[in-house]
Amino acid sequence: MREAEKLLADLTPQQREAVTHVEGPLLVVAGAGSGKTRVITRRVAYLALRGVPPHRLLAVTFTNKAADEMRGRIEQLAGTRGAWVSTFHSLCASMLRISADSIGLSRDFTIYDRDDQLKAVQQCLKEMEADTSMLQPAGVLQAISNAKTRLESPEQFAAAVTGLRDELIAKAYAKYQALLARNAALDFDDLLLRVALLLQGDEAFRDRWQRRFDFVLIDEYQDTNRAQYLIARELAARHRNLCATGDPDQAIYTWRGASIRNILEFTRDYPDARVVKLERNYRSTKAILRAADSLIVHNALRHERGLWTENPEGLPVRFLWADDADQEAQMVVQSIAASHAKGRRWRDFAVFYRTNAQSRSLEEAMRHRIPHRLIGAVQFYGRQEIKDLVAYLRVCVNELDDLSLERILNVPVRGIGDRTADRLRAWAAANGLSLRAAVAAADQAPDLGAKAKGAVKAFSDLLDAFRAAPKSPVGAFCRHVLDKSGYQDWLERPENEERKENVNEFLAKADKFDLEHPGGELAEFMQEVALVSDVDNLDPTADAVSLMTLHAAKGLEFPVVFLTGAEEGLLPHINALRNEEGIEEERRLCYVGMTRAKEELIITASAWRAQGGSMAEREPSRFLFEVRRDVFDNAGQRALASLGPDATLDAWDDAESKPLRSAPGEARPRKHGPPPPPRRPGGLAVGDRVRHPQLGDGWVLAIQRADKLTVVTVAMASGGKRLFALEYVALEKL
DNA sequence: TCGCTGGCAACCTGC
DNA sequence: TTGCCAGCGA
Ligand SMILES: Nc1ncnc2c1ncn2[C@@H]1O[C@H](COP(=O)(O)OP(=O)(O)OP(=O)(O)O)[C@@H](O)[C@H]1O
Repeated sequence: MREAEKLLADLTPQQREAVTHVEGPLLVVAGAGSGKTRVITRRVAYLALRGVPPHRLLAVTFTNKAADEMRGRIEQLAGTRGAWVSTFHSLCASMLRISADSIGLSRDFTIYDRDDQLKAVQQCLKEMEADTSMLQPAGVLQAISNAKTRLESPEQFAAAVTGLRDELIAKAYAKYQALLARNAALDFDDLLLRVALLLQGDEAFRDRWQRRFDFVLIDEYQDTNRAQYLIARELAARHRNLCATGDPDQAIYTWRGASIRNILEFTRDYPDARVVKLERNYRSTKAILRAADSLIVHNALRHERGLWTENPEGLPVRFLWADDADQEAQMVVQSIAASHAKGRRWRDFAVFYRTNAQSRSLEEAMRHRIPHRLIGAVQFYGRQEIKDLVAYLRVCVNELDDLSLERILNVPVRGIGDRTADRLRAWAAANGLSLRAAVAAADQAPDLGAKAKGAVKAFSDLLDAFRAAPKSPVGAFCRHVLDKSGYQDWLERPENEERKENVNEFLAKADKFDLEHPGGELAEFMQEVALVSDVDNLDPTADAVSLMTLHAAKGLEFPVVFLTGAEEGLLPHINALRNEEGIEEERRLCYVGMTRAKEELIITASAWRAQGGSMAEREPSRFLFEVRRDVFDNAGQRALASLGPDATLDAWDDAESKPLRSAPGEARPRKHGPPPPPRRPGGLAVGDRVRHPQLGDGWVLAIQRADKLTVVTVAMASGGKRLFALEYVALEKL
C-alpha cells in the first residue's frame, strides 16, 4: 500500500475522497483547473494498485491525445499497463470490430468522415425520384445526424415527420443508411448509435460487454450526448461502478447533440451517488480566475458555484483593441516576441480564436518570425493526397467501400474517365453488384469500349494484387500501394513537392503505428486515422506557439493565453444569437478559453475585419463588459471604458449620431446595440501630437465633422495615416 | 478523356 | 477571399 499512499500524498482532501471512493456511483463536479483529469488518472492508478486487474478498468476521455497522456500517467503511477483508455468513438469502433461476427457486421467496416458523408448524401439525393432541389446536402446531413443523436432510425424519423421537406429528408435518411450498409461503412454517429442500441437490445452483446469492465470512468461528462450517456450507463449497469467527472460551465458541444442534463441529472439516475465537488483551482492566478468567474456568473441557467485559488494574484488581464485583423495579429506577435525575449519559451503561449478562418492573419503574422503550430484548420487528413492514399487503403481493407473506390478509380489518371465510371456504376447498380465487383467483371459490361475495358481490367488486377499483398507492417504496405498504383510517380513531379511531403508525413505516422502496435492490422490503423481529432496533433514537447480554436483548447493549459476576436458576431458567434441558450454556450466557450491560462491572459479584438470580400465594422464582445472591469490593466480599462455601451464620458453630443471608429475605409452605421455616446472633440487642433491607447503616437492632420461625428486624421509615428472618430477612440493630447 | 477557366455561393465550432 | 462545380476547348 506504500505506492497507494504516494498516489494520494499531493491531493486535497476532496480529490482524495474521489480517488479512494471504490464501489458505487461517483460524480465529481469540478470547476476549471480543479484537477478532475488528475483525479480520474489517479483513481485508475489507485484501483489498479488496490488489486483491480488493469484490463478491467475503462476510462473514457474526450480526445485521443488525452487518452494517450492518461495511459502514460497511469503506467507511471501504478506500474501496470492494460487499462482501456480511449475516446467514446474509439471505444465503440473497437467494440464493434471485436463483436462484428455476432452482430452481423463486417469487421473490416470503413468509418466515413464528414466529406464521405456529404458525398453519400449527395448520391442519395441524386438517386431520389422526387425533386430534391430544395434540399442542401449539408442540411440533410445535419438532419440525419440530429436524428441519429436522438437514436431515431429512418423508420422512426419518417413516422414522426410532417411536411414535404421533412418527408424528403426521411427518404434520404433511409437511402443514406442503405448506402452505408451496402458499403459496409459507418459514420461517426453510427459508431455510438450502434453500440448504444446493441447494449440495449442485444442480450449477448450486452452481456459480453457488461462483463468486460469492473470500473467505468468518464471524463468531460458535461459534453456527452444521449448515446454516450446510454453506453456509460449500460457498461456500468452490472456493478454501477460509474465515475463521471465534468464541469457544467464547460459544456461547449450542445450544438452537436451533447446534453448538459446528463451531468445535472446524474444524481437522479444514481440517487446513492457520492458527489464530490472540487472548487479549488490549481491552474490560474487569482486575477484570471476572478475574470473568468465574473463572466460565467452571467449565465442564468447555472447552479451557483464558486472557484477559488491559493495561487498568486498575478498580472492583470490585458485587453487590446486593434484596427483590423492584421493589426490584431501584429499585436499578438509583438506581445509574444517581447515576452519570449524576457525568457518565456515559445510553447508557453497559446492563441485561441472562435473560427478557423481567423487563424489566417495570425499565421501570416507569425510566419518566418515565430515558431508556431496550427491545430486543425485545413486538417492534415483533409488534404487531397492524404484522402487519395486513405481511399486506396480503405479499398484494400473493405472491398464494398464504393465511395472510396470511386475516388481512386482514375487517380492517378489511368483512362477511366467520367463516362466509363458512370457506365460501370449504372451496370453495377442494375445488377446488384458492388462497384468493385463490377470493376472485376468489366469485360462483361455492355457499352464499354475495348480501351476502357482494358484500363478497368488493369485497375482490377492492381487491386487484386494489393488484396493479396501482406498488409502488415502498415508502413511498408502503404509504400507498396503508392509505388504500384503510380501515385508515387505523380508525387515525384516537381509541382507536387508539398503533397509528397504530406504523404511522407502520413507514412511516418504509419511507421509509428507499426512500432507501437507490432503486428497491428491495417484495419486498426485505418480506425485510428479515421478517429484522430485536431488536437491529437498537438505536440507538447515542440517549442512552438499553439494556434487553435476555443473548442480545441478544452482540457489544455498554457502559461500565456491570447483570446482573440472578442467581438460581437464572432464571440458570441452570430449564429448563436438566436436564443439565450446559444449565447450561454458562447459564454461558456469564452470561459473555457479564459480558464486555460495559468499566468497571463490577453484578450484582443478588432474594430474592422474582412468578411467575404469586404471589411465589416465590429463591436467588442458583450462578454468584455460582463467581466469585472477591475481585473484589466489600466490600458485595458480605458479602452473598454471608451468602447462600451456604458462608456464613461466627459460630455454628451448627439446620441443619434452614426458612429465611426478608427476606420480604414468608409464610415458605416453599426448593426446592433445602442451606439456608444459620443465624446466632445476635446480641444484638439491640427498639428497637435496625440496618443492612441493601442496604436501609439501621431500628429493630427485634419479634423472634420462627418455625419455628426468628429473624425480626426492622424499621421501615425509608426507610419501611415489613420482616421479616428473621437466619439469612439480616446485620443490623448500630448 | 482531361484540364482549364470563370461564375457563384459560403464563412462556425468537429468526432 | 476561397473553393466548388459546370462548361468548354484540345
Ligand atoms: N492537488 C494538486 N496539487 C497541485 N497541483 C494540482 C493539484 N490538482 C491539480 N493540480 C494542477 O492543476 C492543473 C489543472 O488540473 P487538471 O487539468 O486535472 O484540471 P481539470 O479539472 O481537468 O481542468 P479543466 O476542467 O479546466 O480542463 C494541472 O496543472 C494540475 O497539475
